[in-house]
Amino acid sequence: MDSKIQKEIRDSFTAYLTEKKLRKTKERYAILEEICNFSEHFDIITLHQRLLTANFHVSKATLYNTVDVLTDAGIIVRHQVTTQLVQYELRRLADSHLHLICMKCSSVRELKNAHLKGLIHTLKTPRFTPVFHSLYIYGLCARCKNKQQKELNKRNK
Amino acid sequence: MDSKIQKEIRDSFTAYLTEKKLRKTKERYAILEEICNFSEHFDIITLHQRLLTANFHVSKATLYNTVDVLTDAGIIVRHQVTTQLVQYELRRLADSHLHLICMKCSSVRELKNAHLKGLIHTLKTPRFTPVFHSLYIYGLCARCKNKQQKELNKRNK
DNA sequence: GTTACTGCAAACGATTTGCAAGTGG
DNA sequence: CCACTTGCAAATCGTTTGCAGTAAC
Repeated sequence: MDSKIQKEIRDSFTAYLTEKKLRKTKERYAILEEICNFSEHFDIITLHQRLLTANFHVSKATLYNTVDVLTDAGIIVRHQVTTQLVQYELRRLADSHLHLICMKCSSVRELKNAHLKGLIHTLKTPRFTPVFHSLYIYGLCARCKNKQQKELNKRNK
Repeated sequence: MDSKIQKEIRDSFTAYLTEKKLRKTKERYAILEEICNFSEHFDIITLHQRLLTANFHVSKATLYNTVDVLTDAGIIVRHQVTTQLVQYELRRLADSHLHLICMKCSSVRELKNAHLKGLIHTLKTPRFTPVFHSLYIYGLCARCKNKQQKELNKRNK
């Protein structure tokens, strides 16, 4: 990630911690740093492994805590595609793309779309001040669609 | 729910079961029936209780199984707003509304919008066959926005 | 100093799984 | 009758929680 943007994000985190009178610990900043290295979704377990690999020891409990704080701060966004695992993403990344979720294999693909933001801003939301959005489109990925088609062909032989 | 619509849904379920060579058990139909009684989101535990109240005994395992089948059939839709509990909804209901989620108080409001479906259909999704979508807009509900404004006013006095 | 934060391990609880008994086709 | 379904209970595993030690302010 662009280091200028990363600094922006770090500064907004600092501002949030100050406003909420929360402590600025090295764990919190190290975790945010590592999160910025993901170019797409991540989950707690992967984040934990990456931090260990980077030789930074943090407990899972702290990760869960920090990720909650970052979510409250509006810096990351929570995605729950499967029952098993919560995924997160930098809100900055999430803003301009939508998520294509395969109903068969649960794979998630991100799709950038320049019009999306504009489209959604045309929606009227009375008595509600929108900040950001997430659009999930469920369906079949090319691979599963293919598989399904082959099965149908087989059956009709 | 309109009994005509309910019949439509039941018939589409039957068609699905036939096509997939799955069995048409009384449990499956009783569960679908009960699901139709919800006017909004529901979860497995509430569904279980309602069925027991209606004097229909089913195990949780069967509920989980059936709900998966119904999801595959495209009759219900899975929502995962909180970490704790998966929620479901009839797709028929979900199709034309979006979810306004307050970042302060976590309240969820459903908002019907006639344009939404059309807007989202204009999006191109290469190598992906869309089936349905969910749009979540995060922001501040009127109440929390108000509270925030009052605090700001107080601070600037 | 005070008290929020961290780390560890144990607890939790929704969902999943294994298997014997039941029943649709 | 075959094998898909159900019910029950046990297992699973991501997440949460309690508490003692540590460090931010």
